[in-house]
Amino acid sequence: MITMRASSLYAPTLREIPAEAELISHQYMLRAGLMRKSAAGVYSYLPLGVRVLHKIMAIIREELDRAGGQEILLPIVQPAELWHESGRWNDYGPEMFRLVDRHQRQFCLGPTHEEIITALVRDEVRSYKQLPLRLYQIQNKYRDEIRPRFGVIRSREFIMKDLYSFDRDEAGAQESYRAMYDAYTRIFARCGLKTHPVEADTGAIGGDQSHEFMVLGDAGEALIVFCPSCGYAANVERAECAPYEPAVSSTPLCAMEEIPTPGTTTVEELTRLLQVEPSQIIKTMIYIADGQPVAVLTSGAHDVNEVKLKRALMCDQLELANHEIIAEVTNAPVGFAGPVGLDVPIFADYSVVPIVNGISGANKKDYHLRNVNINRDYIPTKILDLREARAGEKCVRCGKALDEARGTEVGQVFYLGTKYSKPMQARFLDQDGVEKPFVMGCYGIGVSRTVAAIIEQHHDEDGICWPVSVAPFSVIVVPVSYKDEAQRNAADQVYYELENAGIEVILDDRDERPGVKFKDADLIGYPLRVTIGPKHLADGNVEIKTRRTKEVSVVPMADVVDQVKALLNRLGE
RNA sequence: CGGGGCGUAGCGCAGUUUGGCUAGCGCGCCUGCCUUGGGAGCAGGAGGUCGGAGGUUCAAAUCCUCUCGCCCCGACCA
Repeated sequence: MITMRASSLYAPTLREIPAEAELISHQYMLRAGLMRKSAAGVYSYLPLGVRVLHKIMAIIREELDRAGGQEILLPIVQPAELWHESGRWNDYGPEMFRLVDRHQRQFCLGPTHEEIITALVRDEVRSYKQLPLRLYQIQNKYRDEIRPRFGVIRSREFIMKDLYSFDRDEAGAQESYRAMYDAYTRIFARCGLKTHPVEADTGAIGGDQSHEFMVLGDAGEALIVFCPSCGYAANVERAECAPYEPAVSSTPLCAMEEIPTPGTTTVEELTRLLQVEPSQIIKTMIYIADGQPVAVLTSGAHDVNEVKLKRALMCDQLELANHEIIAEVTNAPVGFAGPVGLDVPIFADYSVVPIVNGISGANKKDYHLRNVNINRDYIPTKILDLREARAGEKCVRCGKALDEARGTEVGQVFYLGTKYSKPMQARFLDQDGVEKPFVMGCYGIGVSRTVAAIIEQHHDEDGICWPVSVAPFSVIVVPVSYKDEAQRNAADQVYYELENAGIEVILDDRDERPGVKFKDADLIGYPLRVTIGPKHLADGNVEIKTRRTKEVSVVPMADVVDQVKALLNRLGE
């Protein structure tokens, strides 16, 4: 019995590119019939898409189970109380889908599951003898993204694998972190993905150590910097910048003076007007940190890294000041702020330290100051690393120049410590009789996003070129004309033999012209295609084409299974 | 949230400026013939509340008001 026939497979392929898709992975996922959009950032998966998802999930399960993981399944609908306990009901903001039940009780659709699992473990685990615990699930998650885009890469409903580790102490937690880091490396490699682990910020999840697994590519929405020399790599949100030495130049400090700069409100305009380098400009940004205004200085060649700033200020809420507040603080409209004479705390990035006789706003409409010097004309409250690292920045490890790249995050590992266990009072009794909070970690993989990332890395102008490990089927058998009795018999036989050999195979029995079947096979991206046609069948031969390399070999029917196995093995390496 | 664009058949689009008759085209779909090694050909056919509501008008896909949805860019680096 032939169970997999293209004639009955629900895989509607599209000849034309859907107007809404700009990313290649998005286009192919729609065109190859893997999925369809249901709403902005919400997708339905069709059989081929589901098969790929299942392949990825199977790899994840194998590797996590091997790393001591146990699978569970947590609820999507979560009560607000738990989120109040951790304080994140307010922290999470508008990204959280919230709902109210008929009794006016508040719930959310889980954007992540730290709260619910911490509560679960808190209520059940009493003794150190039950630790360590590594629990994971593969579950839908919900984040009401400000702007869903790139298909499944930034969607509002997505499938995520998340694992939470509970250890009795920091050493144990570090071991869990290491185990997950290694498991992730294997998982992505098995999916055919080239990933780069980079140091990352911990964002809304919290904690104090994190790595992201990035897939490099221009489609990525994250910017990372890396050192080609020593291997240091980090998300720019996180990347440390080296301090600058104070200038030891013989340039005498000149007298500060006001210069008219009507309508010149940006660094770019200023450099043009005054014919100076951006690095000579002291850029002054006004922020509101927990309601209090602060000034932040960087050189004109740099941007403020708000993640670093937030950490430096130890504040909960941080945002750029609006025009009214800027006018109040600087006595000038936006574009003319400077550190001289400011009456708010001044946080300076290292990059302003070497600026001698610099340019800054004059806190006066249409005027800037020249010959501004640190410690003479203004004194920063603090000088520290507040800028965003970019290409060319010195590596903090080895001093060589950093390079930068764009990437998509497919996985992230967090060392959480006691960030959730403490406030949620999740404790166990240790060997010494003392009650202690669990030391936790959490580890996510964007499963649906991984599908897109794989396509981004494995495609050509004809369609997807699946790695064997995640292909919806390994082989498609394509008779040129299934109506022809000899071809039909041969195709059926090849199908049976492959299926009996344990190979995932599908038969294209559709009454289509060969060109249509070839195009679809290329678009969907089966790793191997066995073509059965009059050209070679008379000699008892069939054709095997490798999707990725386009290589074709003609083999006797009797050798098909062996040849296919050999080719799949080689492709899988 | 701000700006821009788009909503007409399953997909891709024209028609809207300047209102007018049975609303078109390509692909796909159905029937038949024919064809079968890279998205064939011929003939016939099905499929549309022109996103929705209200208004103007003898007459609205087209003009006006409101509304919903989708896409893109931006979200303030002074």
